[in-house]
Parts: sequence; C-alpha cells; structure tokens
Amino acid sequence: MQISAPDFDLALTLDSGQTFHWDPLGKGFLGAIGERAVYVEQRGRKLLVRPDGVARDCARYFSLDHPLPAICASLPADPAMQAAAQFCRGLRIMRQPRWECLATFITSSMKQVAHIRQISLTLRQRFGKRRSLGKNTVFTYPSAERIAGLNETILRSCALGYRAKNLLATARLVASDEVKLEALDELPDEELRAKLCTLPGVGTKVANCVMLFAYERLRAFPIDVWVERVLREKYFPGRGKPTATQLREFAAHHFGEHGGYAQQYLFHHARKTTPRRLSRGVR
DNA sequence: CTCCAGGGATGAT
DNA sequence: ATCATCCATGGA
Repeated sequence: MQISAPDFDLALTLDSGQTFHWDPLGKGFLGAIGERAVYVEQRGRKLLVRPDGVARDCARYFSLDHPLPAICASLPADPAMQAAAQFCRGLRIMRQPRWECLATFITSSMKQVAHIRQISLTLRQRFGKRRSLGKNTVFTYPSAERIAGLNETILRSCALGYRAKNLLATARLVASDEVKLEALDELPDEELRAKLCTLPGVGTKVANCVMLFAYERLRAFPIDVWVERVLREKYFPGRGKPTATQLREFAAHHFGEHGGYAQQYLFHHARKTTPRRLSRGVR
C-alpha cells in the first residue's frame, strides 16, 4: 500500500527525537503505531506502508496533512531559523498516542536520546504486547494500566533511576481515570499545560513536549538544554544569561503560531551539527 | 577518569 | 520569582 507523502522526510523525522522506538529494516523502518506493528519505507514522494490497513493511521501519525510549505513560510526570517529550517526540510511534527508520549518524556529527563531509546525498548519488551509483521516482531508501549500494576523496584530494574517513581505515580493517576488524558484535548493551551504539570515528573519542558507531540499544540515550545543554548547564543548575544521567563516570552513572541516546528528545527539542527567533544585539553 | 544528557522537585534566598 | 542541590544512569 502506498500513500502520498509530499514534503516529507521519513528518516529525518524518525531521527529527530520525537519518538524512540523505530528501527531501520531493509530500505525502511520497523516500529509500532499505537497497538499495531508497522513497516514504512519512503519511495520519493510516497510512502510504502505495511500492513495495508494501517495507511490511514500512518498518514495521521506522521501528520502528512500539515501544510508544511505554509508552515515553513510562516517561520521567522532570521539567519539561525532559516539555517535550521533548511537543514530540516521534510521534518514533520508527529501525532503520537497521548499516554505513550507522556510516559516516554517522563523517562527522558537528563537522558541522551540513545538512552531514552534503550529505556523505551526495555519497557516495551518486558511489559508491552508482542506484535508480528511477517517474520518480524515489535512490541507495543505498555499501557498506563500495565505500568500502574508494577512497582518502583521493577521499574528501576529497567534503568529508569529516579524517574521510576514519577512514571509509576503518573501511570496510576492515568489508569485510575483521575486524570483523563483524552478529555484534556478540549482545554486551551494554558490550562492543558497547567494540568499536565500537576503530574509527577512533568514540568514545563515535558508538558510542552507532550502538548506539541501528542495534542497538536503547534505553539508549544519545549526548551531543553540544546534549545536554551541556541536561544542564548543566537538570540541573546553578549553576556548575561536570560532567565527562563525571558526565554519563554521571547520564544512565544518571536516564533509565533508554529513555534513548535521552529523549536524542533532548532533542536535537531543544533544536535546534528554541534561537533562532538574534541579531545580534552584543546583550548 | 570527567563531562553531560530533550529536567523536576524541593528548599533557601 | 530566581537559584542551588539532589536525583540515577550510561554514552562519549
């Protein structure tokens, strides 16, 4: 089954730190969209998708309906933004399942992308559901109910460290319906952010990631160490480091209604072009 | 070995 | 409101 996918770069999008469970297979990628195993392969302006029945979910997952040319045209014209946007051509903000996105970003704090991937894989293999696609196997992300039935010790054995307590507590709030993730979709941005921040292990940054990657809030502007570095170096030159409030205010004003896209482009560009640490002692 | 990573919670200024 | 410290773990 092939679906139309103009202005889209699958490999770039899957390598941009939004999701953490897709692996290269043949000429494409093997992963899961919600509860189903999926294989996706880019063929020019089309995507080859297996199985056939997942085509619609796949188009939604990768936000193939986002008007990318118009979104890019709406980004500010400053040099740093344009360089990042050029570098990230075809990168789309995905629509992830709410719980899966929330849980993975709770486990992301002070972790490199490579290790977030490892934590996600371990949780999936140990507590998710096995799904077959041809001769390949993938695992779904464990539900909030499944996590809620575990304990902190077993979660810590998945290399979660201090994040185990937060993931468990939030899973129990979600599983008990004390916090209804799907119902939060009706809330305006500020109320949604405030509600998400009441969850253990969720602060402003993680809340903004969940808003952007799972609630279609394209204004949400997560500020992690990479983005903060870019903002300080490119938009607040000179001495004196701006406060978190200053950064937040500037980002909301400068990047506008598609700030989330701007943020993702700045993040990915910085992460992929910043040279790895040179040998120690070089001055 | 050291430094750092898609931070959050808490308590002290 | 802003700052300092602690929290686990592993990649580079």
